[in-house]
Amino acid sequence: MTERGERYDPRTYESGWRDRWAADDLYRADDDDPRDKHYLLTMYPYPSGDLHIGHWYAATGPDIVARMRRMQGLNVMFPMGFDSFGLPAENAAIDRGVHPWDWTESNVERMRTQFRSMGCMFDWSREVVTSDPSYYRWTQWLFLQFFKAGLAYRAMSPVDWCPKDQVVLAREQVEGADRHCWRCGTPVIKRDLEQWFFRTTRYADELLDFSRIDWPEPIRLMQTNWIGRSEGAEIDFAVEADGVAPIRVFTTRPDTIFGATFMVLAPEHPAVAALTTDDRRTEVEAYVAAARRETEIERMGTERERSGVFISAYAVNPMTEERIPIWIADYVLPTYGTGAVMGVPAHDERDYAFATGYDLPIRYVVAPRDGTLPEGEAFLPHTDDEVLVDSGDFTGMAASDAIAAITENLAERGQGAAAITYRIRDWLISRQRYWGAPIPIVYCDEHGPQPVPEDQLPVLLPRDVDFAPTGVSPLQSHAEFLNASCPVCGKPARRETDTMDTFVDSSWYFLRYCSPHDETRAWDPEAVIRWMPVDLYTGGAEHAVLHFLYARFFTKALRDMQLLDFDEPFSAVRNQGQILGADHHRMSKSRGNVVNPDDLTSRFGSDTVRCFLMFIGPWDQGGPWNPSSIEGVHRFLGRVWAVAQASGSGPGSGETRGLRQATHRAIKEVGEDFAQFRFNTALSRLMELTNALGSARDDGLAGTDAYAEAVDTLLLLLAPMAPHISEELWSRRGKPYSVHQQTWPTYDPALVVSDMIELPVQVDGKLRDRLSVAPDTAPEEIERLALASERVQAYLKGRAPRKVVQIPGRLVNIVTPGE
RNA sequence: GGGCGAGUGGCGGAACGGCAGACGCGCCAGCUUUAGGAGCUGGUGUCGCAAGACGUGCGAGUUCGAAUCUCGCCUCGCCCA
Repeated sequence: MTERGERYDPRTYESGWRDRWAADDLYRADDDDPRDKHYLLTMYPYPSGDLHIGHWYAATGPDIVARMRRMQGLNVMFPMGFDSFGLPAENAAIDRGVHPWDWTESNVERMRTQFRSMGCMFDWSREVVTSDPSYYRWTQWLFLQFFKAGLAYRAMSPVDWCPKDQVVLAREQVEGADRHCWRCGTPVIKRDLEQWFFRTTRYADELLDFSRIDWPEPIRLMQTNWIGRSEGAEIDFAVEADGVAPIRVFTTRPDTIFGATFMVLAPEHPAVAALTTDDRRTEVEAYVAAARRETEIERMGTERERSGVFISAYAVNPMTEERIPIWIADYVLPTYGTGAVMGVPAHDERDYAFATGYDLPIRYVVAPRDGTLPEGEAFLPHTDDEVLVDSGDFTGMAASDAIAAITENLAERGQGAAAITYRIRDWLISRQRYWGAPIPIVYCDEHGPQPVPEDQLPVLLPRDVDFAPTGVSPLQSHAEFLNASCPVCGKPARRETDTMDTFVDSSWYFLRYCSPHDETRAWDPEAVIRWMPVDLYTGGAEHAVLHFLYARFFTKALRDMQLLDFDEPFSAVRNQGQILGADHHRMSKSRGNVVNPDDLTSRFGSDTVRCFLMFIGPWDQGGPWNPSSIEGVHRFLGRVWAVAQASGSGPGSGETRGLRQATHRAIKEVGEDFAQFRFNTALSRLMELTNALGSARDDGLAGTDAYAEAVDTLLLLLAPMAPHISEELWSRRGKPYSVHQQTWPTYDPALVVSDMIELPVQVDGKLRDRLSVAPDTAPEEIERLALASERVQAYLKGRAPRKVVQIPGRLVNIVTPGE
């Protein structure tokens, strides 16, 4: 066997190459580069303190693609930054007395170092840090643009409030079915506060359109469901009470209105107090109080017992002119539609359960054409093959036509109109927190809320605040911050102390990457034209709804303000799966199942960790952490090390066509796999090529041109996934620096097809024999050979085949006449 | 409750209408090494001495042919309620 050089020991060279790449600015994306741009983005992390293995997993995939695209001749921008505002920094301040600024800064510093050890081609010259005043100044500026455009407004809204800590809780800080505070366990209550909103609902319809973007189907579905568009009608029901306006209901089924035998209001409905008669008041108020404590999830569950209270008032069905009782029930939510529904028990499951529970009449008004109605349950199907029954003038009309006809009839009488409702709410961006971008508004007694003039931005977060958990934002007790002057009259005014949701920061960071150092504006329009939209965005599917939706909303809103000239921020999106702990649970410090990549890197080197992560399985699938096969991947790189440095004694001779075919097949398949994020199968192909090289070396071919071609190709194909070893071996082979600046190899189609193929021969679909033929053998010849096979003849037993199926190049199947 | 997705060797997975189990882990045998938890070679779905039979969660269907498509069921995961 050939002599072996020194053992593969990545520790001796990996960091050296990284230093050199950094010193050479190898990965800087140049604005003036004439080649086609390619903007590849992966979600920036929250700087929690330590990079964990999930960050490596998430970043390595797009890094591979970025590197390949660069070798394929594109001008690739692959930036990285930090989503550095947010609650954990503030909690660290409360718990450990570390200032959020210091905590964040040291975490960012630490994670930057860890990121660099991965050997990713991030262009660090474009780094953004959202908690830096040079960034949040522009977040505030954007808020002002939204304000001016009428897309930011203030309104009262209920928030979750912990009465013990005297603090507003974010939705995820309310835990358990009993809705208790995550810190102290006290049951939370709802409290109404003035809050700032972004008018996302204005873009609801446009946000439903995914026709021009290449996004994963599950994400499009989740966003569509989240937006929750439903078409129907709003219908006014007069009530029998003096001075009470008619109650408006929303329904998707106006065709069933003749079956509305009662009305249900959400317990929170504003008309409840006025309609309730005195004798029912105590009972009603108790029910309302109980309902307000429940979660929407509990209230919407279809399993639960239906409960409600008759409030002793009546409404009039505008079609039948019948008097129908008004109930309140917790299954009607105040936030959906109008907070009131017409009860049509015959055609709605929830109404049916409610009506049977309280002995309310059930009247079927839609029936299949054949007239068969179910017994003991609601009739739900909503097909074209149904007609109205027992519906006055509309009896006999197709149900699908009745929706429009009845809506129109109501509209003519001023009692209804076609309407569309959405599940999506406007985006509540106020956070009663310190560590976020201050909302740039001051409140004047005379002039109300006024925007901070743009030339006074940024509204800086003061550093010297008290983080003792007093229950209010530290900004509220900071006199200097609080006291401002009105931009209109100059009189003393009070500054807004709420800060913005961190999703605001992340709704535009991809724009800032285009011109991160511009101190005069949020972005340089030319740079944005140059780079946007993002060609490919990768990240976790857990942000499928919120972050992705908000970023799309921002883009569309800014387009309408003439600040951008495109409709969608991310042309294509790919999601990676999640790496779980070995215990199959989400990695978290509290569970103690977090895998620290630093330990692995120091043992195996960065290349092995990168390759291993990509080899686990499909990248979009993730899975539980199981490092048992990392040794195998390390051994693979060891074999690469050996075969790339094998030397033959003189120009070996022998058959090299097989090796050349293996080489060119690898070029084809690795390139295709990388482009489709199939890193696990790409690595398999690289292993196969390496194994082929090992055999060729053992056959004495190490000195041949084919061997050299195969090694060079292997290093080029491996470079995106294992950037260090490829650079080291490339250099040792005396090739010009850097392997990462080489051109991606192309394959010779003639070498991708085999000279002889093994053609499976089936009899009645079962494999019975194989033929070895040239790929261009005529079908007649193949059939003749197949029928001549002894094994086939044994099954044919002298009979003629009933049929012979041939799939060119794939197989031949002989169908026997049967018994 | 609804929607979406997934169930393949001892394990991660590959194939996604055409040779099931590529590639790797583990395991077994051998070689090599002063030694090895290092390296190399070969074997490894199950049953069977073999010929062969069986085999992709379960059951049906479509097809010359199904892990792959369709329907029903079971289990798990995610999202929504």
